[in-house]
Amino acid sequence: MTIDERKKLILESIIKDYVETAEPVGSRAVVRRHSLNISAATVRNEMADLEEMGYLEQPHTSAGRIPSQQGFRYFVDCMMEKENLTEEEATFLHQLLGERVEEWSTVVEGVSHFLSQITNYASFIIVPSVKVSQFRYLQIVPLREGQALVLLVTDMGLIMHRKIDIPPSIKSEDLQIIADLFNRIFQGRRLNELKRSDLQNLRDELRQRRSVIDSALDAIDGLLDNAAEDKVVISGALNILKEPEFKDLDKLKRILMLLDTEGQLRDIVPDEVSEEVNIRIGRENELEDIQEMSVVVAGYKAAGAMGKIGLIGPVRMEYGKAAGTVESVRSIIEEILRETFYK
Amino acid sequence: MTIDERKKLILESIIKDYVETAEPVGSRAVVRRHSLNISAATVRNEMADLEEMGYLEQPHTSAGRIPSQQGFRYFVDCMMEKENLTEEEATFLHQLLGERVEEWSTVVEGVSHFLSQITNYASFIIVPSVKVSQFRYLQIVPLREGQALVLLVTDMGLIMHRKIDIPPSIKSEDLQIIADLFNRIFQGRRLNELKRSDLQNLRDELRQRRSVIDSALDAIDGLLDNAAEDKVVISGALNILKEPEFKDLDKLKRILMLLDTEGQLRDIVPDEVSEEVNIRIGRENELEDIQEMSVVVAGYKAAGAMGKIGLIGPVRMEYGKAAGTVESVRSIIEEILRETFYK
DNA sequence: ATTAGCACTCGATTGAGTTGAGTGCTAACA
DNA sequence: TGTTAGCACTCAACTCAATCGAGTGCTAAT
Repeated sequence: MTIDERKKLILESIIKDYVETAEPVGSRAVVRRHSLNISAATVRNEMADLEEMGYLEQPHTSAGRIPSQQGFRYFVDCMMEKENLTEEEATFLHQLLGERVEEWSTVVEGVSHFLSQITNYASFIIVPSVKVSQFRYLQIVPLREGQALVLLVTDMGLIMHRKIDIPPSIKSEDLQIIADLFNRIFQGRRLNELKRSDLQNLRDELRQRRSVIDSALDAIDGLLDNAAEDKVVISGALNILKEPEFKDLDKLKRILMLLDTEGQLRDIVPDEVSEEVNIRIGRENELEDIQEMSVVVAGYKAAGAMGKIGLIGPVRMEYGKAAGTVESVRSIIEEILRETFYK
Repeated sequence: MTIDERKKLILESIIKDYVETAEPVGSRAVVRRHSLNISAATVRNEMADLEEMGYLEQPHTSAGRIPSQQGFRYFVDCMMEKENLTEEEATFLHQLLGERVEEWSTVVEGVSHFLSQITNYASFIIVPSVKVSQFRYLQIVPLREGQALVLLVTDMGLIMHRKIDIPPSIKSEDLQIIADLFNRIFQGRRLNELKRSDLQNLRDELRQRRSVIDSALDAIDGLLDNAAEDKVVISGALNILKEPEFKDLDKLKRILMLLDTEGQLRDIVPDEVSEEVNIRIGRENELEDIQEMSVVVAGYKAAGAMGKIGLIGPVRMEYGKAAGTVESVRSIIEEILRETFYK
């Protein structure tokens, strides 16, 4: 059996209504709400066909139909129209991002918050570990007697710092010399490829400053350890409280707990994503606990690695809005990253 | 009517059972579970008295009794024994805090997380705005052609930084001179009392560097704006999902939303707190929406201002454990702050 | 191929009946 | 006078049957 235009129209109507109301849709409702020129009985026949084909299902014999996950998949593949951000929304996001790009961590939170606000779904953003970015510049700043600050700047302009103890005998010029040494050797290298051994042979000529060099290396190690994992931010997890399908407290609890834990989110989001918006509907997800949820995700390029942003909502999701929003936000993020950091 | 020893014992039994089970407690249960040498009938008489005095209430005639909020208040005032952290827990927290005290923001999150884990209630920590701490030290570090980094260090050792643009003509020594100027003038002043005018008269002698001075001042303003509000961190808000009294989805929703919003939390927590553990039971709270919750809070001294830590849970709370834990954590935080920053 | 008509299905709602934990009161007792 | 056994009473919670109605599937007419 093939899916002709009329079937398509009916399927679309049902999906639209169901997304809006979360109630099974009956044949009369389809005719009435979308003022088709066919009778309810005809629609019933078509609906029976669509059910047989697997695009619809019936909660029970005397109820209307709801779209199956396969139905949503068909909708996403063949009928969905992406709804991008409006002009105002895009402008707003631009401003939000432009404001304080230096503080990348707050920007990230801002973006995630924005996404969940706009869509009313839970949103996430994953920022690749700083370890994949490059060493650009190191500086050691004297703080007070016996203390200095190691400043590490990456190619993306991210600044990390850590205090170290230094012998009181060390002078400001010594620190400069050591910093220059680091800069010469590590310039342009990936942070996760910095090796202590590269500094091994040189240290002899700087014997009396060895302890400072060691401290600085320790500090770098500490900083990288600290930022070893991809950073995960989740916003608006409580949005799922609004969805009528989760009136079951136990189910709700499980999902909320899942979304509350950064680590779990890493399992939810596909490992490999392209820049294309990718949609996983219900059981297409691997993790058992979210097989009643859909995940919309896109990758953004950041310093050679791939970050991810996306949404998590019920299978009964406004896919057009969700996909369009994620796509818009992704392209704005990339734009800002390009403008700000690679110039 | 006065509350004699036996009444006290009965009230305590009922509170204990009710805290554990969340079910109304009957007269038989009191006798059985606490093996008292009196009959259920006697207990019933005493319970009737306690109800008349306002310490107990009945959900309906044929149910057992539950402690009223006044009952809990009496318990907290006259019978509660604080359960402090165990040796192991305290050691663990010490280690957690000792590890990376430099990153005060992650420490804060760690503490909050710890509190909610240990107690199974929602926990919060409020860190006073950095504005009340003192200017200790400023440094301007050249980054690359036309860019520098303003580093601001507070008396608590907190380090803030922001990038500024500088004219290419400015040399490293110039930056040092400007930084020295800032240090001389602002040394020991409170950050929120730094005034641009203090630099006004001096600027003439540094005319060609005026733009850098202005940029640096802007950077400081930006940093302070950024950290203008007290920082609020909440952990374990989802713990209330476990409490049987919140099986009503609507109520649940309202409370979760409340706890999800930093701003709202500022309204929940009392404005003025002492270092003493303070307990607000149900309707003792001002905010309407949490009059079925209790708040346990203590203040900790940090750089002349008062930070706050505490717990939010149902009125049916393990007050002894909650108060003891908060008290222990507070004293450990203060200890660490003293050791690390004021030395 | 489409449609009107009608019997049928089944979740949701309503209401009556039953159960059982727990109370209050009374009278007997130490 | 305080304590206790006994008993009638209360009321939420549960069960079960009756009813309702939205929506279907099928059949026969167009």
